[in-house]
Amino acid sequence: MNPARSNRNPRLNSQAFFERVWDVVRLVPPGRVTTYGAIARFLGSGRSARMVGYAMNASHSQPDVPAHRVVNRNGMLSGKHHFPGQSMEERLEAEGIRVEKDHVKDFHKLFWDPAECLKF
DNA sequence: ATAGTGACTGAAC
DNA sequence: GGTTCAGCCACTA
Repeated sequence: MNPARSNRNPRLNSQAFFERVWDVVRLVPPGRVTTYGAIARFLGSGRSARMVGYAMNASHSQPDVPAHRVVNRNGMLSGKHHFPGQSMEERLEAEGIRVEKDHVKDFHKLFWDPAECLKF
């Protein structure tokens, strides 16, 4: 571990934050979507939505992280340019999610908040 | 160390 | 309804 990196943030080092983000994204059910901000809030860093996006960028090397189910708060596929091979909308459509003009159709209905998994 | 960048967001206009 | 602005914070140059 890089000591210069590990204690930069006294609340949570970035490596642990990334792994938590990946764990949350793994919980998103197929056919549903969530947002960067929702994940950030769930992890207690409500203002770190950008870091969630950054974690997605780093999720390439991680197994079983459905990064295509994470969109911005408007349901827009803001990360579509970061998917090599099968595109983001192809992956979404494959789960039955309709995509129109880079936006998830019925985004409000399909939105999944990570906090939902605490209800049970 | 400083400046610029970005898969973001909420408030302000 | 929009569009713009200012915080946000890890990363890179």
